[in-house]
Order: sequence, then C-alpha cells, then structure tokens
Amino acid sequence: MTDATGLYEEKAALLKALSHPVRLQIVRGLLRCGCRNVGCMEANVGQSQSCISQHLMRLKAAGIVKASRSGNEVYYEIDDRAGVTAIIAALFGDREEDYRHDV
Amino acid sequence: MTDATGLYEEKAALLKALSHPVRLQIVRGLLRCGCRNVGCMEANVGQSQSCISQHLMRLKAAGIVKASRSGNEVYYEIDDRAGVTAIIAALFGDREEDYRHDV
DNA sequence: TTAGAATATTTGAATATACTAATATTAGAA
DNA sequence: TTCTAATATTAGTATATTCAAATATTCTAA
Repeated sequence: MTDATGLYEEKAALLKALSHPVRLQIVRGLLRCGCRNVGCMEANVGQSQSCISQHLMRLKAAGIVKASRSGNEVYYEIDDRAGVTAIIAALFGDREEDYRHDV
Repeated sequence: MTDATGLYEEKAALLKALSHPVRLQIVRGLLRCGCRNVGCMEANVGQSQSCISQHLMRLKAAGIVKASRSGNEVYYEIDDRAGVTAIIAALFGDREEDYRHDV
C-alpha cells in the first residue's frame, strides 16, 4: 500500500477533533439528549463559557457540528457527513438507535 | 448527568492515542494484513525506525497493542480489550469480518 | 567474545493544545 | 438608543506532541 496516506491524515484529524473529554461530552450530549446551546453545555460539562465555545469552534472546523442562531442563542447539532455517529457509538458501545432522531 | 467525567477522560485518551496518521496506519495494518514488526512498518509507513518505535510505545501504553519477542524481532498485535477494532471499523467503514482472525 | 541486526530510549527543538482572563460581537428588550 | 444576555474572539502562558539524531539494549551468529 503506497500512498493512501491522505486517507489516514483525514481520519486522524477527525479523531483528533474528537479526542478531548469536553468535546466528547459535547458530541455525545448532542447525540443523546440534545443539550444544544452553549449555556446548557457550560452547566453540564462544568467548564467556562469561553472554553466551551472554543471547543465548539474546533468541532465546527472539523465538520462535526453545525450551528444555527435563534435569537441570541446559538443551537448546535451534529453534522454527520464524516460519520461521527458511528464512531461515537462504537467508542461508547451505544446503539445508534438510542440516539435522538428528531430535527 | 453529574460526574461521568472519568468515562469521557478514558475514552478521550483512547481516541487521542489513535489520532495520528502513522498510528492509525499501524493499527489498521495490524487489523488487516498483519504487518507485524517494526522493520515492516517502517517500510510501509515511510517513517524512520525511531519514529515508528515511538508511536508503537504510545500505542502500547494506551493498551491498544501488545508485543512479543521472537529472536531479535518484536511482533506486535492488537490488544482489543479497549474495543479498538470496532472503533477503527467504524472510522474507516470497514467490516470487522474482513479483519484478520488468525493467531 | 565480538559483530551486526532489530528495536528501544533519550534529548532537544519546533509546533500544537488547552485554559483563563479580557474584550468584542450579536440580538432582543426597555 | 442603551442595557443586558448569549456567544465569539483574542492574547498569553503552561503543557503536550512530534520528529530526528544519537545512543542504548537485546538477541543471534560467527
């Protein structure tokens, strides 16, 4: 196998974006119970607003999450084009069927 | 959900150990075609002996890989106690059945 | 025992990450 | 407008990662 190295870089970047406890908790939270805006995550995760926001930006840059504004709140949801749902399910031993399917 | 924070730290550490192109290639290589010793990986991955060895130590420290010596070569194999196989399969869209089952 | 192959370890420099504190933006309400 | 809530951005510091180069270890064979 000569040069599938780009594939590994891409997949590594995806894992890297996921491999932080706060980001993992955010992502799984979005999949499971829909803690959608920064304030809620701040309470759940126990980190500062700035910190959460920075992690969300990292997830967004990696294409894992997308945002939409409603009033002065911003709602986040999983952007699954990269297959994050399957990865998180495998990582935690969750059944994908147990993740939220609304909206 | 108050303090399942240890779970997220553990899972994040696992992903972190996987989230490097060289380590991903090593791990998937072990799952798929059994490139088992450092010399072989060195050729496949295109990195120096020292570099490969360092990545292998990281994988070993994370419990992803285990080693056994045979002569002056060291053979590595996946240690699946942490569920790496499922994660890699999900990440690459592989079927676990296609991974090697010998040894 | 010595030589050489295969692998591991150490060190150091460059780069990336993570967090806090401070500040900026954006939108709704008064 | 002006005030305030919600979120984003910036700057700075501390820490972690990565790789190469040099050296050490471990084994086999001569």
